[in-house]
Amino acid sequence: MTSILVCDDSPLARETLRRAVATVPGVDKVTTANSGEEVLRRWTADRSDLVLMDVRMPGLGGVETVRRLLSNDPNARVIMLTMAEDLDGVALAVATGARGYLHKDASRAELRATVSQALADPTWRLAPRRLRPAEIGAVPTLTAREIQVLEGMSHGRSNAEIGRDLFLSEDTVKTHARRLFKKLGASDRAHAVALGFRWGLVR
Amino acid sequence: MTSILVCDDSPLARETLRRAVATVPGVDKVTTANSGEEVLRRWTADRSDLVLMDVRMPGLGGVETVRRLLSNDPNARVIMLTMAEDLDGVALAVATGARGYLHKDASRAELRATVSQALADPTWRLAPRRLRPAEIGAVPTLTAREIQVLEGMSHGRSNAEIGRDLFLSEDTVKTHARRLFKKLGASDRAHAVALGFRWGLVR
DNA sequence: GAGCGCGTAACGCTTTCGGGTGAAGCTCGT
DNA sequence: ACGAGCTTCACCCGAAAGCGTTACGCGCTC
Repeated sequence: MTSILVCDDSPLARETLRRAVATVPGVDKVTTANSGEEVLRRWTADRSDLVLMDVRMPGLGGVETVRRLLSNDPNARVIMLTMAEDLDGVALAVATGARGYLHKDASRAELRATVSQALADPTWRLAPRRLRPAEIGAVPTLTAREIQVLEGMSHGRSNAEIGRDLFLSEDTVKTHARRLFKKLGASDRAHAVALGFRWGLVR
Repeated sequence: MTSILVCDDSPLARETLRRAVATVPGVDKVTTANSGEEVLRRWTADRSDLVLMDVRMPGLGGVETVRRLLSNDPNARVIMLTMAEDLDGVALAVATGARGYLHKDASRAELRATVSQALADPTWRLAPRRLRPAEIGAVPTLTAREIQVLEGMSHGRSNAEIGRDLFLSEDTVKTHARRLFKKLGASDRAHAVALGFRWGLVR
């Protein structure tokens, strides 16, 4: 009895992936989840042999979900799904413990091949890209305020403007900015915004 | 004879969309393209009644493709496809002349409903979000140098560092920065990076 | 109850950015 | 041959950003 769990916030993508992996030989059951939270909630009762997880999702991102999933169940096998070449997120996830990754622009054949390979060989791993030391283990978890400030930056608002938007003093915004820079390992706001996009923290 | 053209750089998404729209009543033929360039190349010989166009694609983005397509054939009907809430790109495309947009996290039913509606009523349009004047008509086409500078910004490099990377003086980098800000309508480098990500100019 | 992370705020200080302007050479296309 | 656009560089200047630091209240945890 081999089961696969597909986690993606988009119904269309979810359905597509469900159909695609359902045709892989040996797969008996495919379930779906629309968020990282749902995966974690259902995992204890309803664990699967393999998880296909979208990198960018609202709420818990794919990366953070994998991290939490593996801290609960180190044996869980996860393959990340990425749309563009947001290799930062993928590399991070693979470093966190995902077994590999798939670009969503992979063909159906590639998808099926990777899935069947991962199922056949429990130790299978896709060699991740070499990571810079700063990236390894750096799992950015921003607070709500920090994300609001980051979003403000991504809309071209100055610290003073963000302060007015959120009813904060400019100095407070600067404090949040400094903290989120440290968490993300960003050297300035432009870098922070870029990392925010790459890691699915903002859109 | 009603034909639909699906344009998306991802084979998987393309296939999914092809299958989904093929089931819409009245649709006789569905063709696909993997880039904006291909759509433009084939349009004169092989025009379709409706185009589903992905917003973010490498090379020509969806927005620029729509602009060029409509300047060739003002009667072309295009629906934009967006994955997240990158409404900036969608709103821009709708302002440029696309008939409407669909989130990729729409259900199959929604997709089919929108397509059949667009086919049934040639004048159908989805009311776009109110646009800021700066957005209307602002189609960002950056030069190679400007993109290099933008990429540098997205990696947290200062103007001086970008200059060292590209063997330019800091003042020259500033000039490129100023020009790309103007083109993008960005208020600062963080905003420019965000728009670069939303419009698929950087990753 | 001491410590930690978060939210809020402030002050001083240095660096960087962004805008304005001018200017030269280059390659296009018309 | 001319203009338009790209690339390169320079100078000035005010406005932000970013950093270090301090501080106080709050809730949570060990």
